[in-house]
Amino acid sequence: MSQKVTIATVARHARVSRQTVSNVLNAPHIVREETRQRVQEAIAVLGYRANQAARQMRTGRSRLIATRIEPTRDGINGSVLDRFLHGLTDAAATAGYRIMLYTAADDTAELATYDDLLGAYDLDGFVLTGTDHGDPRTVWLAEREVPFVTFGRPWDTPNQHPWVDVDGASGAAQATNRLLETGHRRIAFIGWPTGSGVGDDRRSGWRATLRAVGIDPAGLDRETSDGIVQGDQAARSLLALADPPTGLVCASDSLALGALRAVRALDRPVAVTGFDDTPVAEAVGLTSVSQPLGRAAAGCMELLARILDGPQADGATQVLLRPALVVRQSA
Amino acid sequence: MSQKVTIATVARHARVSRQTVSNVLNAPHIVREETRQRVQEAIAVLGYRANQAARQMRTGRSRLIATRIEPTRDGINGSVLDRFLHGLTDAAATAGYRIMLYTAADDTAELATYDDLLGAYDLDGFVLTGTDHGDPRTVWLAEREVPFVTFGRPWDTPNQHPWVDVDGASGAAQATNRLLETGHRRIAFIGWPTGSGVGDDRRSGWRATLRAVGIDPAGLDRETSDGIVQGDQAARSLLALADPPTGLVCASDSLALGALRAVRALDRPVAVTGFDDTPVAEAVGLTSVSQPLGRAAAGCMELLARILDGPQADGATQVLLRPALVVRQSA
DNA sequence: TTCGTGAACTTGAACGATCTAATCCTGCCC
DNA sequence: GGGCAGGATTAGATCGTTCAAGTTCACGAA
Repeated sequence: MSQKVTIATVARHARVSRQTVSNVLNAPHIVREETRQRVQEAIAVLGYRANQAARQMRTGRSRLIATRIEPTRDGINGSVLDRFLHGLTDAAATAGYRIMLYTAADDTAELATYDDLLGAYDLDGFVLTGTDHGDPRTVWLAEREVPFVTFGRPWDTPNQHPWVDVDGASGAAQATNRLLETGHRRIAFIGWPTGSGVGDDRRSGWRATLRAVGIDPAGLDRETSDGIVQGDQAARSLLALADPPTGLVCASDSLALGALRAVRALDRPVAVTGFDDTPVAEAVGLTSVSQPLGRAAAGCMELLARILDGPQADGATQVLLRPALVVRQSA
Repeated sequence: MSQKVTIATVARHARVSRQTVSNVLNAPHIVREETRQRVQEAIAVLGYRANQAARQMRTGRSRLIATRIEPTRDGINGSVLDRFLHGLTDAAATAGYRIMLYTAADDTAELATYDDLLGAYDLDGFVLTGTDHGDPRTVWLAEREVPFVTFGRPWDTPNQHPWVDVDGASGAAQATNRLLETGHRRIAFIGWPTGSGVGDDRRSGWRATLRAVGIDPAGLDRETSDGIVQGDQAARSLLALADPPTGLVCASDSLALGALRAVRALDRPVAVTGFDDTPVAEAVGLTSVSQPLGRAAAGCMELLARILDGPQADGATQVLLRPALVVRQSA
């Protein structure tokens, strides 16, 4: 079995000092071309790979980024974050970083975990998902000047940290417009209770789109917690109206799935759209708003890398992506 | 802002040497009780946390475990591995390890990634998922004596590495038995082409169960690649038989979903069961075999921790878990 | 008394990289 | 030919921890 290859091995082989090898890796421009090539060759021949632990101890940088993996609440919506995670891992690898996972039962536990991870592993930064009003995590991290990016806008805090988000209002507007274009005039919305940033954003897209074409959305709005059963009930209450809607825009695929169930009991056709384009939507033929999760992940990584790799703060630090409507049989 | 707390800070504060602090952490039994308490107190007061990088450099152990995150092939079946990942992260944290993610386009790229990860991060071990016949990864890792556990049995290689798996034959048998108990006699199977370890395992459970009660499964077996459309087609071909089946046992929820679609076009009732109990199954009311993914993940972590933490090789190094049938409307 | 023994603790070196500061060239100008 | 600027390279210290090899001390046996 081959001996461990260190920077000293490479240096001996290339007949230079350790520092020159280090320079070839970290500051190639200050090394003479000829020397650089000789060192590169030695690195290739010996299969040298810089030891992260040693580098980290000296520089204080670990090239490790942490992100939380959610404990599968709703199986349907959970897949959104999973797909985001896939993209993030890819993007991180490309940028020379690795993703480390953690879980946390609640916000307090999460803050304790931050402390743990930062102390023990010298993490370079965090990617947070699912921010909401008054998120304690962003405050905690900002106070300690820990680099982080959120996937999701800060909904009320004035402090402007870098974030990437998908325009939920635009998504809901696209869904509403689709229904308008296919002839619907009575279009209802089934969403979450007022107060959640993401939910309010989506609702506003539906409302604004209707108002823009002179339709009054009053009475066609339902607020309920997420879930298939809840979507079913909300849809039934809407369909039982004297002048029932012919189209239902839903804030999630779970709600939409419930709505579809309610609609199926009827003899008249009612169009339904969901949100997030989860596998379930594809499976049952539900028209849904698809989030560009790969691009969102790449965006998060890019913003974070910009903070970490360069002190220059140029370019936008807030990115709002536009989702796309995937049209299927349901609308 | 507080200064960085190192082992030396703690040592000064507790009026002992660095090494004694180190001993309190790593070998408490050789430190006098009184001293131990004084050091523990100093650790608590100062909020000291051992620096992993420094520890790793000296010991060569990183307390980091790598696992691959799949590039979302089928959105439906992909969720199985995601749920496993959630469990693994939890189990690892409990055992004092952290999970690091990587992706790989194909097997060759994955081996290169191993090299990378081991060289740069001194990973302690790997958890592999989705093993198949002649898996090059297990051979590569075994050759280099890298600790690893697979979630999935080695299907042909004679080398006995530690693994955890879910008994697919038992799952298919449970599904088949459920149909037998509810009065069905003609029960077909829709699965993947012969040759995949997992697929063959599930098929064998169906076949054995039928044979055990004296039913000949001949002609009621379909082999197709995974997918909703494929499941639909396979089901149609079965339902068009002269003596068609009244129950369909499927090797995945995707296939089952397709089968449900084919069945819906009929006027007679046909029972359908899926496999993996994905969110889609719950959403559409599909009876499905549920894998104990949390326990599987915990099992993997336990086996790996046993290899890493103790040289003693006691206890089973192969764990086969029994899945459970979740009965819903479809069967 | 002297020595050996073992428990409790301390000291210096080492892990593998990077940082700082010093040294060696090389060419150019006066 | 000497001095000097500046690029290329090197030597030694350092990050925070653990390992190996001490030292100190109390106690009991020879």
